[in-house]
Amino acid sequence: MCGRYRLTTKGKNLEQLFDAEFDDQPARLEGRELSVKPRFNVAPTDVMPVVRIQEDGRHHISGLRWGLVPFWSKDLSGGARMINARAETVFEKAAFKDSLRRRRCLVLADGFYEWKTLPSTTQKPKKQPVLFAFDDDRPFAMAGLWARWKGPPGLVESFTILTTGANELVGPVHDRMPLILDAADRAAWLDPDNEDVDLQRLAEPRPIAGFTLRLVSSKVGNVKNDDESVLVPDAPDEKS
DNA sequence: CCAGACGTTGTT
DNA sequence: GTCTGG
DNA sequence: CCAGACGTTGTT
DNA sequence: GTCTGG
Repeated sequence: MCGRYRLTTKGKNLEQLFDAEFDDQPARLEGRELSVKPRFNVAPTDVMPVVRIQEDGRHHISGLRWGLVPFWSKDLSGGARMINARAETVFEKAAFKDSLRRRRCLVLADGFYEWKTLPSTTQKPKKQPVLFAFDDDRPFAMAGLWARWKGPPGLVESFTILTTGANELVGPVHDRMPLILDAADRAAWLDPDNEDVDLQRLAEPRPIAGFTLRLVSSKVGNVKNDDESVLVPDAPDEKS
């Protein structure tokens, strides 16, 4: 699955690479705002950049809250629960139906984390966090859905990340991974008038050229640790 | 028909 | 164990 | 996803 | 809004 990711690429580069412009007025949702700093540990409920087609027909990058809050939600409390949607079944789910039809988006990232559960003789199983990213750390687009919810306390736009079966690289660590879209598939995914999105094809697990795996620090488990130190792997023989 | 939920993951 | 918050 | 809390009453 | 369960 994808419950934590990284976005350290500068805004200007994102605009260039995804042919989209940031909104003039950054969103402020629930007291949080779109951060301009490099993010090494993005967590659910964070406000992050997402590419959408806006009313003017152009691609825009806006700050949305991670964790889908459908427009019919009574409050924001469920907002941290719908952080992912399974590509295989998203068509069948009432909670996603509306967003899937006309509100698809791209979630920008330059890495995602997965935790490998290691066998343990003692009590709790150990978790080894792993970063998956391109070897040159260039950003990529994950398939997402978004929704608009009206408060009180105000307007909240939010998103969820589609997941699919792990490919050959991710499989040994975890059985799920985010659905990453090739550049060639992005425009069709974003187009709300495109009613022929072949999700089955897009979700087919396949290798991604240049993608690699790196062991990282267990510090990444705590959302408070949001700096480059989370990339430093734990010492090999640390206590047992 | 109405009422009530609407999600994913992992672990046992 | 299970729910909430980030 | 992981980490951290998980409760009520009354008093300051 | 839309689906499921009763």
